Amino acid sequence: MSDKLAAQPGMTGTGIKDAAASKARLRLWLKLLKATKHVEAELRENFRTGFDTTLPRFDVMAALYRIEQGLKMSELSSVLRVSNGNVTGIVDRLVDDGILVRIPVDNDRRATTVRLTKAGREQFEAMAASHEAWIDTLLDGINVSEVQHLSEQLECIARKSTKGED
Amino acid sequence: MSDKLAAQPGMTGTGIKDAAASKARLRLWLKLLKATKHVEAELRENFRTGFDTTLPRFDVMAALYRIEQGLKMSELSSVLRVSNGNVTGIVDRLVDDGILVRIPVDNDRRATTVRLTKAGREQFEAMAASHEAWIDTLLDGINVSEVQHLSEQLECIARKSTKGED
DNA sequence: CGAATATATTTCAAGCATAAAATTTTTATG
DNA sequence: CATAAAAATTTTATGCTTGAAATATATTCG
Repeated sequence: MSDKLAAQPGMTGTGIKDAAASKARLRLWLKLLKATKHVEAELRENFRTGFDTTLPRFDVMAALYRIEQGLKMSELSSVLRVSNGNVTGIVDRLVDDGILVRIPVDNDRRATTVRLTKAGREQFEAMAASHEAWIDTLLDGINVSEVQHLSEQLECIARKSTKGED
Repeated sequence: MSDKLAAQPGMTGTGIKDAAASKARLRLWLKLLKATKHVEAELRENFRTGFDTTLPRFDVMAALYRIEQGLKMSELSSVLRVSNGNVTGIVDRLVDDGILVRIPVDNDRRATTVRLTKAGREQFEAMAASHEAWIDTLLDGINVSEVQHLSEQLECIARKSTKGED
């Protein structure tokens, strides 16, 4: 399987598709996916054994930790980029566990605000510290001086998704 | 928020943790996750509207396409890095749809081999072509000359997961 | 006002994913 | 050979995820 297809004159710089570049991007995507899944699997295991919780629960808590006054359900699903129904289920369980409270919104009986409880804030702080340490270990193969460069490449991929105020 | 915490003499090169590097890795991880989720969401939508199928089904078919003689259930879950029970469910549905067949293994009545049908192979070929084109579009923000470099960084992250033959 | 439309959320059905328990068959060993 | 241990797979319980339908409330405008 030769990789030389791209070398033909008259193809580079035109709108014509480059088969070798396409294969290279495909391989890159598979690696990106593999690296991400690996880290996610480790994090899931760590959250499970260390805190008896899950990554999606942590994500919800992280979003709410920064916004002390809480977020409406729709804002939460928008920030986390998951469906409304998904957030409903995760929030239900977190409320059952005393980590979140639902607060009615004045002048709009359709909406609810969701906020971390004191216990929820404390639990999050402990988990966030561990989370950062886990990431630090899992990504320690990456040269820190490369981080900026790598970040920019990744921004290019995600750029169409949002205005990215992350 | 200053990024200068790492610049203190006596900390670099020691076993002492570097807080700024840790934060940088955390931000990098969040970007990696965002980029991956974005591409995955686009692919899911494309598979759904274009072929009325899903990414996990495609993954199973892709693994089996390369191995014409088929794979045992346990080999499949090992290659795809998902649980045995997960593979059972996906394979069940693919068999129902005539895409896969289960074949008994000689001399071991515990095991089953799973193989693509002719229809399955044909469907996969069509989907794989579209898949590659979708990836090409989704990753076109990445300079192809960067691909090799980026790949190496990603290998560093996933390195502990397996001997990595893809 | 009242009907149509829009918005916020939940419910539902289906599928994906895991970990742990159960089942079936094979292999090892006393 | 019989029983114990190991291996391959399925089943079960639980939770995440989506898209679509349903519900409830708000808003618009004729």
